[in-house]
Amino acid sequence: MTRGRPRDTAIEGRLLAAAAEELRHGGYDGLSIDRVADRAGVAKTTLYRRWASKAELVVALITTMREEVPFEPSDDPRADLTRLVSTIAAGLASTPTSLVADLAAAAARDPRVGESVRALWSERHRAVTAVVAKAQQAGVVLDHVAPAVLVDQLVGPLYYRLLVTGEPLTPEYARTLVVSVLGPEESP
Amino acid sequence: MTRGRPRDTAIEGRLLAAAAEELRHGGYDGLSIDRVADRAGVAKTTLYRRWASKAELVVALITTMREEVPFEPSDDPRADLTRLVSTIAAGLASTPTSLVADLAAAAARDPRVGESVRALWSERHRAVTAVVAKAQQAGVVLDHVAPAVLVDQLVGPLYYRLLVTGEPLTPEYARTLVVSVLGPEESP
DNA sequence: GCAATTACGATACTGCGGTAGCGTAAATAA
DNA sequence: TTATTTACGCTACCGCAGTATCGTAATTGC
Repeated sequence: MTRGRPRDTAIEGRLLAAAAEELRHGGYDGLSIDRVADRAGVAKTTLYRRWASKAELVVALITTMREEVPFEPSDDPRADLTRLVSTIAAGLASTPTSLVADLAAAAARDPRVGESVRALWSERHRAVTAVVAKAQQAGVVLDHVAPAVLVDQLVGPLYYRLLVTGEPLTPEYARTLVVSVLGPEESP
Repeated sequence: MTRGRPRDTAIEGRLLAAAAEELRHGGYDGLSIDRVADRAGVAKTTLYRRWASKAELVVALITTMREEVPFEPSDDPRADLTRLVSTIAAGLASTPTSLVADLAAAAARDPRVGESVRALWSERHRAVTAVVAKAQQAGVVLDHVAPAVLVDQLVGPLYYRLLVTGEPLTPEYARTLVVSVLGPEESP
């Protein structure tokens, strides 16, 4: 079928494993393409035949590394939102700040990378959107504002703290964000 | 007083001017330290005697470039907030995205740079905080949430859109953020 | 005048991301 | 078998940020 010499299918895995090791030890900056190729026992050009840039390699790596945590909505939108936002906050807090920042920078530089990075981050965004829309339908949230804006006000502050102000992302903070959007809990 | 050969005071200005030119044309990435030094007619080592890294040079440059737009509060917190958030949105929208992202990345990598970048961005943050606190005192905003959180929900989504989702920063969006936090305007 | 001190220019260097060119290996199509 | 096509390793190279070294210029203290 395909004409030429086939790709060695084992190489990609070895490269990703080597890149993961490098990323663990030195972060995005400390990850050296030469060392990744060396560690995988492969020429640098072979790596670049699979990913066009260091950023694409790292995005691919993170995409394969991250385990899908499926979110099962309950019938309590407030609890769902709190859980979701807290999870996102915990995920961001456990990631090195510079990695998130470097991914954002790489995304801003290269539109192709931007697509991949956005795909990486959009999943959680969409989950929050779904719950917010549900909460509005249930009347838990005032619906004078579009759901997309509320989502930005729930998730945006997390990235803002991480990338801009440098303040910590605590679970309390995540809860406070939800309370601010939904209003204080009504006493039953 | 000072013992050795004095610094040539004209050099710093020439370097900053050269860096500004470079930054205009090629952005953060396109700014080459070698070219900046060349353009200023100065050795590269002389540049590094003034700023420890490219990031510090760029932060210093932006700090000197930005004109202070003084904010004079009125007695209408809603109008003040709308004006402030819209101004921040316009400022971010008119800045190349990659520059903001690269500054955030540089800030995440180097704590010294982080301080400078945060100082650069914190001014507007504090202005918003002041107006939000005032609005809470005036009873325009519910005070079940700390002002700092509301500020994050007003400003954070701007950076979030710029750096993460890539969605546009329109004046309408800024207004919607304020409406979402303050609630719909009461008919008089 | 003279020593000490600091700034400057110049050169060379390192490791980096990324590219180009070439010889060779492995597959298919004829 | 042979031509074609693609993958791979290798080497060399580019421009980049940043560092080290050294000779020299300019200033202060003595």
